[in-house]
Amino acid sequence: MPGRGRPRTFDAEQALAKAGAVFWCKGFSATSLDDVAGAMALNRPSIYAAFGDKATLYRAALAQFCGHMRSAAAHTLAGRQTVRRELEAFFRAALDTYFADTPPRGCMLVCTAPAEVLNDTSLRDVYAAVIDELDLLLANRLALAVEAGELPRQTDTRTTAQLLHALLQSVALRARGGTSRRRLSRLVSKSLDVLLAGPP
Amino acid sequence: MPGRGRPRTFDAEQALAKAGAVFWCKGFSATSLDDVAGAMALNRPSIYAAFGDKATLYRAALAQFCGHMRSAAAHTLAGRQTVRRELEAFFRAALDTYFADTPPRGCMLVCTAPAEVLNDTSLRDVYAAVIDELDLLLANRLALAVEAGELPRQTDTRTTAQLLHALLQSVALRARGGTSRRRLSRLVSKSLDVLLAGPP
DNA sequence: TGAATAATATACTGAATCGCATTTAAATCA
DNA sequence: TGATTTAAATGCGATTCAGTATATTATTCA
Repeated sequence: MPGRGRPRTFDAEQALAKAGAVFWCKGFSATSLDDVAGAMALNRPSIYAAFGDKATLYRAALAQFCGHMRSAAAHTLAGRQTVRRELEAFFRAALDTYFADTPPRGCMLVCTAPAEVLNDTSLRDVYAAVIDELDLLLANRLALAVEAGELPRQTDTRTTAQLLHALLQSVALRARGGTSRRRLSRLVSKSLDVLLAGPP
Repeated sequence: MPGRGRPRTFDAEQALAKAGAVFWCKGFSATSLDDVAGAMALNRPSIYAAFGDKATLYRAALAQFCGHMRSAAAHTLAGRQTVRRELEAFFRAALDTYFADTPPRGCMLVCTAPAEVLNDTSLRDVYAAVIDELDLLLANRLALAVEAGELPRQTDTRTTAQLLHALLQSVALRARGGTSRRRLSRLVSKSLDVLLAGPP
């Protein structure tokens, strides 16, 4: 459906990703609309028409990022393999994202949103919601593993899920600080050894 | 030693703390020098004379914050009680800081520095160094616990230390997102159950 | 008491910022 | 083809920002 007037010369999804890349690198407040307009190869009025103001654009880009992470998580934790293997794939996918660019930017949510959540209550709401969502996803996957006999029955799945989530956040923070992918990969592996250790 | 000319009307440590409070709340880039000047009850030229430019001031305030956390960590993890009790005190002290103001601001380092580390390499260096420092401190305390027979000999102290650190970071991120202190306190307690569980 | 020193206060500059008003261009519908 | 609709480009206007130059005030040393 082509619509009525002059057609767009850009793809909204792609343009949003370009904008997100800048926010991801520099953070929200340190990024100017000229920065993002340059990256999007758009003029500022086009940005306003398509996405609204700067804060709205940032939230949209962040939502897109979270959407990608969500689908990656759902895909890797589908329950088709052992928990251990699936969690390894889950963290591997996260590291792929955190190290996708040079220098590594870590997680857009963990590394750029916290600085702003106290200035933007609607951002705080989505921030908190995404955290809860991943807690739940991980806890459900662990519960499945308990059912399958992969983990001891007395496993505290909720707490272990939150520890796995904490590990993910820490990996994001460390990646942004310059820790190598190799080291973080080892950290993940050894942490899974600790957190998934059943009684011998 | 009183010095030669007109004496200062403010205490540098206190003024720095005032500046830090603003950066802690709003983040570096969203904070203007007028904001901090207002909070410090100083004029901008006085800030420049005493602390240098905005980025230098932020790093100084962050260093002061890290100094407080460092001394709290050293004090609570001195090795005079059981690991469990000391870690509880350690996390309690952290929560005291994270919830010291309303709304809770979490950790200044974890919640405001990551957004900026890619824009300021000297900030990135201290950021990475502080992370390493706490990893080491926790690992040493765990090693002591192993020596004391409080933890199994085969405990992976380095990895467990990094998981405790990850828990601390996660608590900071969650506090800033609005999770209550009560919930975070429970999360810490249950996480310690998991991470310090010896074989029955 | 007067010169020297250091901190504070005022005011300024030049640049960067956001958001929009207006114009120009490209498409569809009648 | 002409009217209408939507997008793109240009440019502006008001504000904010960081950093500094200048003037004023307070203290110490001779």
